[in-house]
Amino acid sequence: MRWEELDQEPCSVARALAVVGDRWTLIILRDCFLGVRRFDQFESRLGITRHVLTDRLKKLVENDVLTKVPYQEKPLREEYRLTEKGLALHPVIMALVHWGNTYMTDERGAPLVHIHKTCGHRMAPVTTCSECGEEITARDVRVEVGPNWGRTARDLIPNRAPRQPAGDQTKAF
Amino acid sequence: MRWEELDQEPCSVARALAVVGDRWTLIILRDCFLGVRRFDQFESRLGITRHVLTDRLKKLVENDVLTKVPYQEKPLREEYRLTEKGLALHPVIMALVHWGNTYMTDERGAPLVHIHKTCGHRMAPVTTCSECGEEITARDVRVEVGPNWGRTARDLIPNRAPRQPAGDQTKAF
DNA sequence: ATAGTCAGTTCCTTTTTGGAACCTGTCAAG
DNA sequence: CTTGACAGGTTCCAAAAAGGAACTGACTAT
Repeated sequence: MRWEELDQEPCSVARALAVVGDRWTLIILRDCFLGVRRFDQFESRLGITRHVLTDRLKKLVENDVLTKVPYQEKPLREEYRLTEKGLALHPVIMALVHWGNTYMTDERGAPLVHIHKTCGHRMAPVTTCSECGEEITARDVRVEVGPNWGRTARDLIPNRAPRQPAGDQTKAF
Repeated sequence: MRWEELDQEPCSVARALAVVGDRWTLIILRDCFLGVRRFDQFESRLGITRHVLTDRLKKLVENDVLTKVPYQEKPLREEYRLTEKGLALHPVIMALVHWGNTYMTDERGAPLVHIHKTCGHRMAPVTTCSECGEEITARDVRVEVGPNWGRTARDLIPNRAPRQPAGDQTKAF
C-alpha cells in the first residue's frame, strides 16, 4: 500500500499511524502534552521548518487531535490544543518515554521524570489488562479477528513460520 | 533540529522516535508482533518498496530492535526477530491499537482483538502508575527535570501560557 | 516612522519515497 | 544442461516531501 492509503487498512495500528505516524507529528504532540500551544513556540523548540509545522498542525486539526482556539482578536491569533481524542494519545507518548528512558539514555538516566499527582510518586507507566489488572507483555497476548470482521481482517494474521530455527528461543519472538 | 539529530535530544520521546518515528517503521514492528519474520512476507503484506524495507530493517537491526537469525544455510537465509529491546515496544503498539480501535473504526469495531492468555478475556491495554497501580491519564501526571540533568533538560519544560483564553476548559489541555 | 510579533506563504534546493527492472546464489524439473 | 523459481537484495529514475531562507499581512509598541 502507499502511505496515503494507510488509513483504509483494516488495522488500527495502520489507521492510527496514518494520523500520527509521520516524521515530527509525535514530537509535536509531545510538546502539546508539555503545554506548548503556539506556532512560534513549537517552531523555536523543535527547529522544524515552518512549512512542515504548518502542514502537520493542519493535519492534526483535520483529524480532530488538536483544535484551534482563539486567544486574541485584532489580529486573530489562535493556539493549538489537544482535544479529548488527542489527550487519549497520552498512553502512546508515555510508552515511548518509558522505552526511551529504558533503552536510550546514558548513566544520567531519564531527562524528564513523571510525577503521579494523585499518589505523589515518581512513576513509570505500566500496561495492564483491562479485565484482570495484571501487567501484560508481548508474550501474554494472542490476536484474533474481530467479531464483525471476516476475511478482510483475517489476512492480517500471518501463518506462523515453523519454529525450527537455531536462534535461542528466549530472546527471539 | 534536523531529523537525524533527534537522537541527541535530551528527551526520551525524541530519542525513541529517532529509532521508530519514521514512516513505516512502526507498521513493520506491528507485523513483527504478529509473527512476521521474513523479507518477502513483509514486502507482500505491506506493499512497501523493497528499497525502503531494506533500509528500515537495517536500521532496526543497527538499533538492536531486531536481530537477524539464520533459518537455513546454502544459500544463507536470515529472518528478522524482535530482541528484548524490540519486545519492550509492545506497550507502544498496544497503545496505538487501542487508540485506533477507539477513534478510527466504523460500526464494525476493532479489526483485530487481543486475548490475554493468562486470564482468557478479550482485553484492552490500561496504562497504570507503577507506584500505586491506578490508571493514569494526561491530567494526572506532572513533568519534572530528571535528577542528574541540569539546564539541558530544563529547557524542555515550557513556560505555561496564561490560562485566560475563551476555550472551554474541560476539553482543552 | 521604525521595529517587532505572530502565523503563515513562496521559492528553491536537497533528501526520501515510489515503482520497476536487474542481480546473485541455490535448488528442482524437464 | 537449460529453464524457472525463490529469497533477498541493489540499481536507476521520476515524484514527493523536507530543509532553508526570504517575504507577507495585520496588527502593536516606541
